Amino acid sequence: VVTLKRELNASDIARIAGVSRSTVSRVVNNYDNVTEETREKVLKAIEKYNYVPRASAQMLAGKKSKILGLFIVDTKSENYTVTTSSYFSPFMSGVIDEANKKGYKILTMVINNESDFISAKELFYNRTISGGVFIGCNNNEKHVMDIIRDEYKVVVLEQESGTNHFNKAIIVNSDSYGGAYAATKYLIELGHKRIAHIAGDERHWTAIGKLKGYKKALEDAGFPLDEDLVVKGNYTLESGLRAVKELLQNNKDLTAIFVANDTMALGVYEALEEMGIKIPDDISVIGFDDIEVSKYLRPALTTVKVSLLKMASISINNLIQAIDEESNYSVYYNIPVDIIIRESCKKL
Amino acid sequence: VVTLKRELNASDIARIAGVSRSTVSRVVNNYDNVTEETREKVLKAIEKYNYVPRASAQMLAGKKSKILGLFIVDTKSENYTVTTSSYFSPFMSGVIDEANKKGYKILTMVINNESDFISAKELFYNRTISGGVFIGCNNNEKHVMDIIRDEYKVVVLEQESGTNHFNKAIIVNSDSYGGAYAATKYLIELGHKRIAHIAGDERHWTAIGKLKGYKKALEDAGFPLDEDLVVKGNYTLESGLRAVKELLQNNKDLTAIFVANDTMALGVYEALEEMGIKIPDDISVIGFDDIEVSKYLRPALTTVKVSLLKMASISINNLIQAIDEESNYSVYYNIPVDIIIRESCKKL
DNA sequence: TTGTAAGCGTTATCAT
DNA sequence: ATGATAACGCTTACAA
Repeated sequence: VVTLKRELNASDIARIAGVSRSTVSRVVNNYDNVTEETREKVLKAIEKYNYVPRASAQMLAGKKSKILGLFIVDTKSENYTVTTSSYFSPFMSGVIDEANKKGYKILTMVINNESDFISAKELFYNRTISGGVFIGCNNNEKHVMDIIRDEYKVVVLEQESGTNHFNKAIIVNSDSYGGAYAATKYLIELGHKRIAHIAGDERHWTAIGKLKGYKKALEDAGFPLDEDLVVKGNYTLESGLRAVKELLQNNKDLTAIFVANDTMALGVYEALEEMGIKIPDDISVIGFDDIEVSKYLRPALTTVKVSLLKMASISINNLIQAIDEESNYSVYYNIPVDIIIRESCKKL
Repeated sequence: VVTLKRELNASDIARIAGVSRSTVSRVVNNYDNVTEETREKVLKAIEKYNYVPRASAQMLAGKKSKILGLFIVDTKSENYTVTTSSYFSPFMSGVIDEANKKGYKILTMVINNESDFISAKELFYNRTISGGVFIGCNNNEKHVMDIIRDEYKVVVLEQESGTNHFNKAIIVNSDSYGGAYAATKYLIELGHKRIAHIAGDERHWTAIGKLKGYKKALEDAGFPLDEDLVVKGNYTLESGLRAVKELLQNNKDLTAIFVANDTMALGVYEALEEMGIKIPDDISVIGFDDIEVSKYLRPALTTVKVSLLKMASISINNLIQAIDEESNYSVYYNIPVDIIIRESCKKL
């Protein structure tokens, strides 16, 4: 096993190939004003000495970074967010695949607190990344607005559109309102009358949309709105567990629960099992997201599927386009969702 | 909303603060040969104009990249690997958290084929990253060996140690052999005599260790080795499904299966349910990894837990140390595993 | 088609 | 303690 010292630069290659540095650069960058003959010579030298131009030198000389940031913000837990919430995992996967396809690399950061936000900003300011995607942040998050204000390229997921705070950003939302409306309507059509809702934190735009959709479906069905039937969680399993207990204390008669995400539904399953309440015989449960475990639960969880993979590819493609075109217009997507009917809801 | 143009560089800050570029650099890098007074002046200017040094310029001038690569190799599927295998997700999460804690960022790539390996190498060669972690690759993967030979800093998971191919690398393994031995012994102690094994692809070092551990436990118990009881999968759900069907065709009398990973166990569950065979009443099943869904399965899957989080932190800490010290010695870890007893194995 | 030279924004080595 | 100045390795006018 021979140890190769890899310290050659463009000048070395130039000397070896008997051309100038600029010609090497032209070959490396595939310019067409180079004779086939010259190109061959240079290519051979590059090949032979395994020459790869340094990214930092290329960037300093004017090329854009081929790295994109993926920022997963979760200010609830201090650690291991990606594990904690299997919601993020498919999105990350989609982002990585889509970016790699296009020759970009993904740098991932988990943001738990203020100082993480500062580090994230620095990646834009010091030009490590050419753009970034934020998922999981509060509506109108200040730090993200700062970055957009400074004209960096960013896509934000699940944000209110139409406010001029985000007038230079790419917004990609799932149809929380529509999904919630459909889920609630589905329960109503199954004959349920006392339908509860375990909501998310209202700082999240999705939580607001889901609550609205739930209320509208009730209203359209002519049901009175009972505020006792709505209790707030924060998208964690534990909060779902607590919420359902609180709910059942005040509402002995509820027959169905629309839970704002599957992770909280996991907590609902746990609490109900503990209390000896059967799903769906005693209480029907419908979730949101369709995370991986949902189909393995017994009874399998009926839920509203969010196409994280599609959202990922839309995010990345728009981001790359904005970077390539050096454009800064605003775009807004609202991705439809689907009800996945499994076993956790019963007809009354 | 005012648009800030952020084009200032160190010279600008120097002029504003009334000092030289070098002094700005000294302040930025926290050198101590600067008067408090001067430092203050510079800091104020930096603060006011929101100056952040460009990473590419710093690197070109000699600083090391604060980016580490995480390479998830999966040559089986062409897409969305991270989603496909929930095995990788907690590891990735641990890697990101641990690196972020230490001021490093993680750039993730999924490697599906040869050309992806080339891109991965380039990240080392062009100095985008200061080191990298490989997970999921075959034993003695050529491309990884190339990188190690060229003296870049790398940690490889689940690799054979002691071969001089990897004499300059950090190897982090889980105790596949010990875990397989313990799992098989557990089944034996439960009274099982006809114990099958659904193995992984033998190009993976873990698969080899698990097969050995299984055989040794059988041997120590004085059981004859029946090659019919061993069938190969490739760690995917589908392969587990196929394997168990093949197994049951040739062995009507088997009472327990040791499956080399939980993902294949998912396939086993599916196939057995389809065939009307009850777990654990008819057949006991034990898996490996303890992926997230395992505890939600009904019956909950008894399995061997691999501490991916611990392996992640060991990997990153050793990698960063090697980078900081510019050292290139080899290290080898063998992380213990634990049996998690749930509901899928029955005493005979 | 090719070469020369300026510039990108830092850090590091000298002087002072 | 601070300031000039020379790298670092590339791209890109501009010249030839």
